[in-house]
Amino acid sequence: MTATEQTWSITDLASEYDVSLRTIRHYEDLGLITPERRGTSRVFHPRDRVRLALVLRGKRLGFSLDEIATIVNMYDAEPGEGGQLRYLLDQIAHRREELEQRRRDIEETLAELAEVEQRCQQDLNALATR
Amino acid sequence: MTATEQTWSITDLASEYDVSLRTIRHYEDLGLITPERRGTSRVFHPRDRVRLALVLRGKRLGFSLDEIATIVNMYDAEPGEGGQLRYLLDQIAHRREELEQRRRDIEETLAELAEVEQRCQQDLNALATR
DNA sequence: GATTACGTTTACGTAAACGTAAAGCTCAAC
DNA sequence: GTTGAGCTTTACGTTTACGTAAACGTAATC
Repeated sequence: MTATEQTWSITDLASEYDVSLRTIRHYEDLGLITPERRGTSRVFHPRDRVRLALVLRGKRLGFSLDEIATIVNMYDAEPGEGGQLRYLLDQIAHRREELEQRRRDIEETLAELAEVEQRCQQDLNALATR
Repeated sequence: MTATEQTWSITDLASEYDVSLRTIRHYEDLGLITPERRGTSRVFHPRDRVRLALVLRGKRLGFSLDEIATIVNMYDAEPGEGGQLRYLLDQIAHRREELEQRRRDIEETLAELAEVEQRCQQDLNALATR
């Protein structure tokens, strides 16, 4: 017995993820999400909700919506033939490198922020014990 | 004896970091770097070069140039008075949280890419051993 | 049956981050 | 002395990612 699938309205998702209705419609225009239509209104299924989350995560990582499209589309790619598969594997390797570069960037930035923080604390202490 | 400080032309830095001259000039317009002027030409000092690298790193992390400005300006903030220092510490805490969120995003994405990769490899093997 | 809440499409507007001419300066080389 | 390499400024153009306004549909509520 699979539980009856939950659905969401556009306002539901917008408020849950704190984005505008316009943003969600924009993502639909770009084909990033494909909600069902019930009459004229959009009905969002779990798949759409997951995709929206993936898009927003991609945005936080500084990817363009165009790049995000290729990334999320990798997630539910059909098995396909050999060339397709090798292309996908290539894409994955590429994205992995980008992400690992970003991770290094983050580590470095965090380390530097820690330094600045120390200096601040020292300056603050110097002011207090004067 | 401090070694005579090295300097760079705009083309030097542009080709080293693989950005356009326009981009560098744009960053100067925004006050992100402040090269010396020798006659009418720009002369870049180590400080400018470091700043450029910081800006580009910030960009890879998906920060806007505006946010990057506040970040890199924290790095060489003058000691200042108590309020200033506490404000800076607050900013640091804020940026740290953002960066840690991004790091989590990266870990998750890498994990998912690994899954997709596995599926691809399996499909590829299935094709090969048929 | 008018209001209110919630949704829709169409379409122009906008901010950010540069791209891209156009026009000119400067200095060394031929 | 003019040609070319490298630099400059000014200013309009472009792309991305939505914002925003206008005008309208639908369905429950008062």
